[in-house]
Amino acid sequence: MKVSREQAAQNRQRIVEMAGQLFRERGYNGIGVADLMKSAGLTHGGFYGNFKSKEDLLVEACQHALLGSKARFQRRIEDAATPADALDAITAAYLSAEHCANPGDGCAMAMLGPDVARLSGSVRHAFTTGARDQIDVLAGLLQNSGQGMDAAAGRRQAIEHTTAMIGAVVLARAVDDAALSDEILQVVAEALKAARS
Amino acid sequence: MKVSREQAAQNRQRIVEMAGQLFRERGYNGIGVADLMKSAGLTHGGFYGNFKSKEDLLVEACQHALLGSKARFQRRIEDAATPADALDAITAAYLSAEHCANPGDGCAMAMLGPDVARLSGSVRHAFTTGARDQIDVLAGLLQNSGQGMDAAAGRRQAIEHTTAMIGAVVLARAVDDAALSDEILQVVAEALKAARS
DNA sequence: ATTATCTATAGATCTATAGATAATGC
DNA sequence: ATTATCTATAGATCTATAGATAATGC
Repeated sequence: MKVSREQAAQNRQRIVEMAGQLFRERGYNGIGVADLMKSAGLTHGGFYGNFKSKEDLLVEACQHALLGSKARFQRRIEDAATPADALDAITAAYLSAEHCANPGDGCAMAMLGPDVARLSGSVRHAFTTGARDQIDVLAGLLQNSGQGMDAAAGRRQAIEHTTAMIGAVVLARAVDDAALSDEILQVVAEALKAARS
Repeated sequence: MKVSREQAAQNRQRIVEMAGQLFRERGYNGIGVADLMKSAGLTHGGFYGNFKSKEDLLVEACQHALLGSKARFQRRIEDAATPADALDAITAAYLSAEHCANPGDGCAMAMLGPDVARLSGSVRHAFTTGARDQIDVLAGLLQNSGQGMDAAAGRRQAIEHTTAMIGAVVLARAVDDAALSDEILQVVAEALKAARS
Protein backbone atom coordinates (compact mmCIF):
# COMPACT_ATOMS: atom_id res chain seq x y z
CA MET A 1 0.00 0.00 0.00
CA LYS A 2 2.77 2.39 -0.77
CA VAL A 3 2.03 5.83 -2.22
CA SER A 4 4.04 8.20 -4.38
CA ARG A 5 6.66 10.53 -2.96
CA GLU A 6 4.34 13.44 -3.61
CA GLN A 7 1.40 11.71 -1.94
CA ALA A 8 3.60 10.85 1.04
CA ALA A 9 4.63 14.49 1.40
CA GLN A 10 0.97 15.48 1.31
CA ASN A 11 0.16 12.88 3.94
CA ARG A 12 2.87 14.26 6.20
CA GLN A 13 1.56 17.77 5.75
CA ARG A 14 -1.97 16.61 6.53
CA ILE A 15 -0.73 15.05 9.79
CA VAL A 16 0.87 18.36 10.80
CA GLU A 17 -2.28 20.33 9.96
CA MET A 18 -4.57 17.86 11.74
CA ALA A 19 -2.27 17.90 14.76
CA GLY A 20 -2.33 21.69 14.83
CA GLN A 21 -6.10 21.59 14.94
CA LEU A 22 -6.53 18.70 17.38
CA PHE A 23 -3.83 19.84 19.82
CA ARG A 24 -5.49 23.25 20.00
CA GLU A 25 -8.94 21.71 20.42
CA ARG A 26 -8.11 19.01 22.95
CA GLY A 27 -4.71 19.94 24.37
CA TYR A 28 -1.42 18.14 23.88
CA ASN A 29 -2.37 15.34 26.29
CA GLY A 30 -5.97 15.27 25.11
CA ILE A 31 -5.39 13.50 21.80
CA GLY A 32 -3.31 10.38 21.15
CA VAL A 33 -1.14 9.47 18.20
CA ALA A 34 -3.51 6.72 17.07
CA ASP A 35 -6.58 8.99 16.99
CA LEU A 36 -4.58 11.72 15.34
CA MET A 37 -3.44 9.44 12.54
CA LYS A 38 -6.96 8.14 12.11
CA SER A 39 -8.20 11.73 11.73
CA ALA A 40 -5.60 12.20 9.01
CA GLY A 41 -6.84 9.03 7.28
CA LEU A 42 -3.76 6.97 8.13
CA THR A 43 -2.90 4.17 10.52
CA HIS A 44 -1.19 4.43 13.84
CA GLY A 45 2.04 2.68 12.90
CA GLY A 46 2.77 5.01 10.01
CA PHE A 47 3.36 7.89 12.37
CA TYR A 48 6.89 7.01 13.42
CA GLY A 49 8.20 7.01 9.89
CA ASN A 50 7.30 10.68 9.71
CA PHE A 51 8.10 11.95 13.18
CA LYS A 52 10.56 11.00 15.87
CA SER A 53 7.98 11.41 18.62
CA LYS A 54 4.67 13.00 19.50
CA GLU A 55 6.49 15.98 20.97
CA ASP A 56 8.37 16.40 17.68
CA LEU A 57 5.04 16.64 15.91
CA LEU A 58 3.95 19.33 18.35
CA VAL A 59 6.99 21.38 17.35
CA GLU A 60 5.92 21.30 13.71
CA ALA A 61 2.25 21.78 14.55
CA CYS A 62 3.08 24.91 16.57
CA GLN A 63 5.24 26.29 13.79
CA HIS A 64 2.52 25.66 11.24
CA ALA A 65 -0.27 27.08 13.41
CA LEU A 66 1.68 30.21 14.32
CA LEU A 67 2.77 30.80 10.73
CA GLY A 68 -0.89 30.49 9.77
CA SER A 69 -1.84 33.17 12.29
CA LYS A 70 0.92 35.43 11.04
CA ALA A 71 -0.21 34.93 7.44
CA ARG A 72 -3.75 35.85 8.44
CA PHE A 73 -2.47 39.01 10.11
CA GLN A 74 -0.61 39.95 6.95
CA ARG A 75 -3.59 39.28 4.74
CA ARG A 76 -5.60 41.69 6.86
CA ILE A 77 -2.83 44.27 6.57
CA GLU A 78 -2.91 44.01 2.79
CA ASP A 79 -6.70 44.27 2.74
CA ALA A 80 -6.80 47.38 4.95
CA ALA A 81 -6.55 50.95 3.74
CA THR A 82 -4.40 52.14 6.65
CA PRO A 83 -2.29 50.56 9.41
CA ALA A 84 -4.90 51.74 11.91
CA ASP A 85 -7.64 49.94 9.98
CA ALA A 86 -5.51 46.79 9.84
CA LEU A 87 -5.04 46.91 13.60
CA ASP A 88 -8.78 47.27 14.09
CA ALA A 89 -9.48 44.33 11.80
CA ILE A 90 -6.89 42.09 13.47
CA THR A 91 -8.09 42.99 16.96
CA ALA A 92 -11.77 42.55 16.12
CA ALA A 93 -11.15 39.13 14.60
CA TYR A 94 -9.02 37.99 17.54
CA LEU A 95 -11.48 39.25 20.13
CA SER A 96 -14.52 37.74 18.43
CA ALA A 97 -16.95 35.11 19.69
CA GLU A 98 -16.14 33.21 16.52
CA HIS A 99 -12.46 32.97 17.42
CA CYS A 100 -13.37 31.77 20.92
CA ALA A 101 -15.71 29.15 19.50
CA ASN A 102 -13.12 27.76 17.07
CA PRO A 103 -9.92 27.07 18.97
CA GLY A 104 -8.77 24.46 16.46
CA ASP A 105 -8.34 27.18 13.88
CA GLY A 106 -7.41 29.96 16.32
CA CYS A 107 -4.42 31.43 18.08
CA ALA A 108 -2.05 28.70 19.30
CA MET A 109 -0.67 30.96 22.03
CA ALA A 110 -4.06 31.28 23.70
CA MET A 111 -4.83 27.57 23.55
CA LEU A 112 -1.44 25.86 23.90
CA GLY A 113 0.47 28.38 26.01
CA PRO A 114 0.24 26.44 29.28
CA ASP A 115 0.92 23.10 27.55
CA VAL A 116 4.00 24.53 25.85
CA ALA A 117 5.21 26.09 29.10
CA ARG A 118 5.48 22.58 30.55
CA LEU A 119 7.30 21.03 27.61
CA SER A 120 10.83 20.80 26.31
CA GLY A 121 13.19 23.26 24.71
CA SER A 122 12.39 22.64 21.07
CA VAL A 123 8.63 23.09 21.47
CA ARG A 124 9.12 26.26 23.44
CA HIS A 125 11.62 27.51 20.90
CA ALA A 126 9.21 27.11 17.98
CA PHE A 127 6.56 28.82 20.06
CA THR A 128 8.89 31.69 20.95
CA THR A 129 9.77 32.32 17.32
CA GLY A 130 6.08 32.50 16.46
CA ALA A 131 5.35 34.84 19.37
CA ARG A 132 8.24 37.12 18.44
CA ASP A 133 7.03 37.26 14.84
CA GLN A 134 3.53 38.31 15.86
CA ILE A 135 4.84 40.95 18.24
CA ASP A 136 7.05 42.32 15.46
CA VAL A 137 4.16 42.50 13.01
CA LEU A 138 1.98 44.35 15.52
CA ALA A 139 4.85 46.65 16.51
CA GLY A 140 5.29 47.72 12.89
CA LEU A 141 1.60 48.38 12.53
CA LEU A 142 1.38 50.37 15.75
CA GLN A 143 4.39 52.48 14.88
CA ASN A 144 2.84 53.38 11.53
CA SER A 145 -0.62 53.99 12.91
CA GLY A 146 0.12 56.21 15.91
CA GLN A 147 1.23 59.81 15.90
CA GLY A 148 5.03 59.87 15.90
CA MET A 149 5.54 56.71 17.90
CA ASP A 150 9.13 55.49 18.04
CA ALA A 151 10.18 51.84 17.62
CA ALA A 152 10.52 51.20 21.35
CA ALA A 153 7.03 52.52 22.09
CA GLY A 154 5.63 50.50 19.19
CA ARG A 155 7.18 47.36 20.60
CA ARG A 156 5.87 48.08 24.08
CA GLN A 157 2.36 48.61 22.77
CA ALA A 158 2.63 45.46 20.65
CA ILE A 159 3.44 43.42 23.76
CA GLU A 160 0.54 45.02 25.64
CA HIS A 161 -1.75 44.36 22.70
CA THR A 162 -0.69 40.72 22.33
CA THR A 163 -0.95 39.85 26.02
CA ALA A 164 -4.29 41.62 26.41
CA MET A 165 -5.75 39.67 23.50
CA ILE A 166 -4.41 36.33 24.76
CA GLY A 167 -5.66 36.92 28.29
CA ALA A 168 -9.07 38.01 27.08
CA VAL A 169 -9.58 34.93 24.91
CA VAL A 170 -8.27 32.55 27.58
CA LEU A 171 -10.69 33.96 30.14
CA ALA A 172 -13.64 34.39 27.78
CA ARG A 173 -13.34 30.74 26.72
CA ALA A 174 -13.09 29.32 30.23
CA VAL A 175 -16.07 31.20 31.61
CA ASP A 176 -19.50 29.54 31.37
CA ASP A 177 -21.55 32.73 31.07
CA ALA A 178 -21.92 34.07 27.53
CA ALA A 179 -22.70 37.57 28.79
CA LEU A 180 -19.49 37.69 30.82
CA SER A 181 -17.49 36.32 27.87
CA ASP A 182 -18.90 38.99 25.59
CA GLU A 183 -18.23 41.67 28.17
CA ILE A 184 -14.59 40.59 28.51
CA LEU A 185 -14.03 40.61 24.75
CA GLN A 186 -15.75 43.95 24.28
CA VAL A 187 -14.05 45.72 27.18
CA VAL A 188 -10.59 44.63 26.03
CA ALA A 189 -11.33 45.54 22.41
CA GLU A 190 -12.40 49.04 23.42
CA ALA A 191 -9.44 49.46 25.76
CA LEU A 192 -7.01 48.55 22.97
CA LYS A 193 -8.69 50.98 20.62
CA ALA A 194 -8.57 53.76 23.23
CA ALA A 195 -4.91 53.05 24.02
CA ARG A 196 -3.71 54.27 20.64
CA SER A 197 -5.87 57.35 20.17
CA MET B 1 -6.38 0.70 58.32
CA LYS B 2 -9.24 3.02 59.05
CA VAL B 3 -8.61 6.51 60.42
CA SER B 4 -10.71 8.89 62.50
CA ARG B 5 -13.41 11.08 61.01
CA GLU B 6 -11.20 14.08 61.57
CA GLN B 7 -8.20 12.43 59.95
CA ALA B 8 -10.37 11.39 57.00
CA ALA B 9 -11.51 14.99 56.53
CA GLN B 10 -7.89 16.10 56.61
CA ASN B 11 -6.99 13.47 54.04
CA ARG B 12 -9.74 14.68 51.75
CA GLN B 13 -8.56 18.25 52.09
CA ARG B 14 -4.99 17.18 51.33
CA ILE B 15 -6.16 15.49 48.12
CA VAL B 16 -7.87 18.72 47.02
CA GLU B 17 -4.81 20.82 47.81
CA MET B 18 -2.43 18.39 46.10
CA ALA B 19 -4.72 18.26 43.07
CA GLY B 20 -4.79 22.04 42.90
CA GLN B 21 -1.03 22.08 42.79
CA LEU B 22 -0.49 19.14 40.42
CA PHE B 23 -3.23 20.10 37.96
CA ARG B 24 -1.71 23.56 37.70
CA GLU B 25 1.80 22.15 37.30
CA ARG B 26 1.08 19.35 34.85
CA GLY B 27 -2.35 20.11 33.40
CA TYR B 28 -5.57 18.18 33.97
CA ASN B 29 -4.53 15.37 31.63
CA GLY B 30 -0.92 15.47 32.79
CA ILE B 31 -1.43 13.77 36.16
CA GLY B 32 -3.39 10.62 36.90
CA VAL B 33 -5.53 9.72 39.88
CA ALA B 34 -3.06 7.08 41.09
CA ASP B 35 -0.08 9.45 41.10
CA LEU B 36 -2.19 12.15 42.66
CA MET B 37 -3.25 9.91 45.53
CA LYS B 38 0.32 8.74 45.99
CA SER B 39 1.44 12.38 46.28
CA ALA B 40 -1.19 12.84 48.99
CA GLY B 41 0.17 9.78 50.79
CA LEU B 42 -2.84 7.59 50.02
CA THR B 43 -3.59 4.69 47.71
CA HIS B 44 -5.30 4.80 44.36
CA GLY B 45 -8.47 2.97 45.36
CA GLY B 46 -9.28 5.34 48.19
CA PHE B 47 -9.98 8.11 45.74
CA TYR B 48 -13.48 7.09 44.73
CA GLY B 49 -14.78 7.12 48.25
CA ASN B 50 -14.03 10.84 48.33
CA PHE B 51 -14.87 11.99 44.81
CA LYS B 52 -17.29 10.85 42.16
CA SER B 53 -14.73 11.28 39.39
CA LYS B 54 -11.47 12.95 38.47
CA GLU B 55 -13.40 15.83 36.93
CA ASP B 56 -15.30 16.28 40.19
CA LEU B 57 -11.99 16.69 41.95
CA LEU B 58 -10.99 19.35 39.44
CA VAL B 59 -14.10 21.32 40.38
CA GLU B 60 -13.04 21.37 44.02
CA ALA B 61 -9.39 21.95 43.16
CA CYS B 62 -10.33 24.99 41.07
CA GLN B 63 -12.55 26.37 43.81
CA HIS B 64 -9.80 25.91 46.38
CA ALA B 65 -7.07 27.37 44.17
CA LEU B 66 -9.13 30.40 43.17
CA LEU B 67 -10.25 31.04 46.74
CA GLY B 68 -6.58 30.90 47.72
CA SER B 69 -5.73 33.54 45.13
CA LYS B 70 -8.58 35.74 46.32
CA ALA B 71 -7.42 35.37 49.93
CA ARG B 72 -3.93 36.40 48.90
CA PHE B 73 -5.33 39.46 47.16
CA GLN B 74 -7.24 40.40 50.29
CA ARG B 75 -4.21 39.90 52.51
CA ARG B 76 -2.30 42.33 50.34
CA ILE B 77 -5.16 44.81 50.55
CA GLU B 78 -5.10 44.66 54.34
CA ASP B 79 -1.32 45.07 54.39
CA ALA B 80 -1.33 48.11 52.11
CA ALA B 81 -1.73 51.70 53.23
CA THR B 82 -3.92 52.74 50.29
CA PRO B 83 -5.96 50.99 47.57
CA ALA B 84 -3.39 52.19 45.03
CA ASP B 85 -0.59 50.57 47.03
CA ALA B 86 -2.59 47.35 47.24
CA LEU B 87 -3.06 47.31 43.46
CA ASP B 88 0.66 47.83 42.97
CA ALA B 89 1.47 44.99 45.34
CA ILE B 90 -1.01 42.60 43.72
CA THR B 91 0.14 43.45 40.22
CA ALA B 92 3.83 43.20 41.06
CA ALA B 93 3.35 39.79 42.67
CA TYR B 94 1.27 38.48 39.76
CA LEU B 95 3.67 39.76 37.13
CA SER B 96 6.77 38.43 38.88
CA ALA B 97 9.29 35.87 37.68
CA GLU B 98 8.56 34.02 40.89
CA HIS B 99 4.89 33.60 40.00
CA CYS B 100 5.85 32.35 36.53
CA ALA B 101 8.29 29.86 38.02
CA ASN B 102 5.77 28.44 40.49
CA PRO B 103 2.60 27.58 38.60
CA GLY B 104 1.54 24.99 41.18
CA ASP B 105 1.01 27.76 43.68
CA GLY B 106 -0.02 30.45 41.20
CA CYS B 107 -3.07 31.74 39.38
CA ALA B 108 -5.35 28.91 38.25
CA MET B 109 -6.82 31.03 35.46
CA ALA B 110 -3.44 31.44 33.79
CA MET B 111 -2.51 27.76 34.03
CA LEU B 112 -5.84 25.92 33.73
CA GLY B 113 -7.84 28.32 31.55
CA PRO B 114 -7.53 26.29 28.33
CA ASP B 115 -8.09 22.97 30.16
CA VAL B 116 -11.23 24.33 31.81
CA ALA B 117 -12.50 25.75 28.52
CA ARG B 118 -12.61 22.19 27.16
CA LEU B 119 -14.38 20.66 30.14
CA SER B 120 -17.89 20.34 31.43
CA GLY B 121 -20.34 22.77 32.98
CA SER B 122 -19.55 22.25 36.65
CA VAL B 123 -15.81 22.84 36.21
CA ARG B 124 -16.41 25.92 34.16
CA HIS B 125 -18.96 27.15 36.67
CA ALA B 126 -16.54 26.91 39.60
CA PHE B 127 -13.96 28.67 37.48
CA THR B 128 -16.39 31.41 36.52
CA THR B 129 -17.29 32.11 40.14
CA GLY B 130 -13.61 32.46 40.99
CA ALA B 131 -12.97 34.73 38.02
CA ARG B 132 -15.94 36.94 38.88
CA ASP B 133 -14.73 37.21 42.48
CA GLN B 134 -11.30 38.36 41.44
CA ILE B 135 -12.70 40.89 38.98
CA ASP B 136 -14.97 42.26 41.73
CA VAL B 137 -12.08 42.61 44.17
CA LEU B 138 -9.97 44.47 41.61
CA ALA B 139 -12.93 46.63 40.57
CA GLY B 140 -13.42 47.77 44.17
CA LEU B 141 -9.75 48.60 44.50
CA LEU B 142 -9.62 50.49 41.22
CA GLN B 143 -12.70 52.49 42.05
CA ASN B 144 -11.20 53.56 45.35
CA SER B 145 -7.76 54.29 43.97
CA GLY B 146 -8.61 56.39 40.93
CA GLN B 147 -9.86 59.93 40.89
CA GLY B 148 -13.64 59.86 40.87
CA MET B 149 -14.02 56.61 38.92
CA ASP B 150 -17.55 55.24 38.80
CA ALA B 151 -18.46 51.59 39.32
CA ALA B 152 -18.78 50.82 35.61
CA ALA B 153 -15.36 52.26 34.84
CA GLY B 154 -13.87 50.38 37.79
CA ARG B 155 -15.28 47.14 36.45
CA ARG B 156 -14.00 47.82 32.95
CA GLN B 157 -10.53 48.52 34.26
CA ALA B 158 -10.67 45.42 36.46
CA ILE B 159 -11.39 43.27 33.40
CA GLU B 160 -8.56 44.93 31.49
CA HIS B 161 -6.26 44.43 34.45
CA THR B 162 -7.16 40.77 34.90
CA THR B 163 -6.87 39.80 31.24
CA ALA B 164 -3.60 41.70 30.80
CA MET B 165 -2.07 39.88 33.77
CA ILE B 166 -3.27 36.46 32.60
CA GLY B 167 -2.04 37.00 29.04
CA ALA B 168 1.33 38.26 30.24
CA VAL B 169 1.94 35.26 32.48
CA VAL B 170 0.73 32.74 29.87
CA LEU B 171 3.10 34.19 27.27
CA ALA B 172 6.04 34.78 29.61
CA ARG B 173 5.88 31.16 30.76
CA ALA B 174 5.68 29.64 27.29
CA VAL B 175 8.58 31.60 25.85
CA ASP B 176 12.07 30.07 26.14
CA ASP B 177 14.01 33.33 26.36
CA ALA B 178 14.30 34.77 29.87
CA ALA B 179 14.98 38.27 28.51
CA LEU B 180 11.75 38.22 26.49
CA SER B 181 9.81 36.86 29.48
CA ASP B 182 11.10 39.64 31.68
CA GLU B 183 10.34 42.23 29.02
CA ILE B 184 6.74 41.01 28.73
CA LEU B 185 6.18 41.10 32.49
CA GLN B 186 7.77 44.51 32.85
CA VAL B 187 6.01 46.14 29.90
CA VAL B 188 2.59 44.95 31.09
CA ALA B 189 3.29 45.97 34.69
CA GLU B 190 4.22 49.49 33.58
CA ALA B 191 1.26 49.75 31.24
CA LEU B 192 -1.13 48.81 34.04
CA LYS B 193 0.45 51.36 36.34
CA ALA B 194 0.20 54.06 33.65
CA ALA B 195 -3.42 53.19 32.87
CA ARG B 196 -4.67 54.43 36.21
CA SER B 197 -2.66 57.63 36.61
C1' DA C 1 15.73 -1.99 -4.31
C1' DT C 2 13.67 1.42 -1.82
C1' DT C 3 10.23 3.09 1.11
C1' DA C 4 5.49 4.57 2.66
C1' DT C 5 2.21 2.43 4.94
C1' DC C 6 0.17 -1.43 7.12
C1' DT C 7 -0.95 -4.95 11.03
C1' DA C 8 0.16 -6.51 15.39
C1' DT C 9 1.98 -6.03 19.75
C1' DA C 10 4.86 -4.72 23.88
C1' DG C 11 4.74 -2.46 27.99
C1' DA C 12 3.15 1.35 30.50
C1' DT C 13 -0.52 4.08 32.10
C1' DC C 14 -5.37 5.62 32.49
C1' DT C 15 -10.16 5.86 35.04
C1' DA C 16 -13.09 3.32 37.66
C1' DT C 17 -14.81 -0.61 40.45
C1' DA C 18 -15.13 -4.74 43.56
C1' DG C 19 -14.30 -6.77 47.63
C1' DA C 20 -11.26 -7.21 51.84
C1' DT C 21 -9.54 -5.19 56.01
C1' DA C 22 -9.33 -2.96 60.27
C1' DA C 23 -10.08 0.91 63.25
C1' DT C 24 -13.66 4.20 64.76
C1' DG C 25 -17.94 5.47 66.86
C1' DC C 26 -22.18 3.91 68.44
C1' DA D 1 -22.14 -1.70 62.60
C1' DT D 2 -20.18 1.69 60.06
C1' DT D 3 -16.76 3.43 57.10
C1' DA D 4 -12.06 5.05 55.55
C1' DT D 5 -8.69 2.95 53.34
C1' DC D 6 -6.49 -0.89 51.29
C1' DT D 7 -5.20 -4.49 47.47
C1' DA D 8 -6.24 -6.23 43.16
C1' DT D 9 -8.04 -5.94 38.77
C1' DA D 10 -11.00 -4.86 34.62
C1' DG D 11 -10.97 -2.73 30.46
C1' DA D 12 -9.53 1.04 27.82
C1' DT D 13 -5.99 3.87 26.16
C1' DC D 14 -1.21 5.62 25.75
C1' DT D 15 3.59 5.95 23.14
C1' DA D 16 6.62 3.46 20.59
C1' DT D 17 8.52 -0.47 17.92
C1' DA D 18 9.00 -4.69 14.93
C1' DG D 19 8.23 -6.89 10.91
C1' DA D 20 5.18 -7.56 6.75
C1' DT D 21 3.37 -5.74 2.52
C1' DA D 22 3.04 -3.66 -1.82
C1' DA D 23 3.60 0.15 -4.94
C1' DT D 24 7.02 3.52 -6.54
C1' DG D 25 11.24 4.90 -8.74
C1' DC D 26 15.56 3.50 -10.28
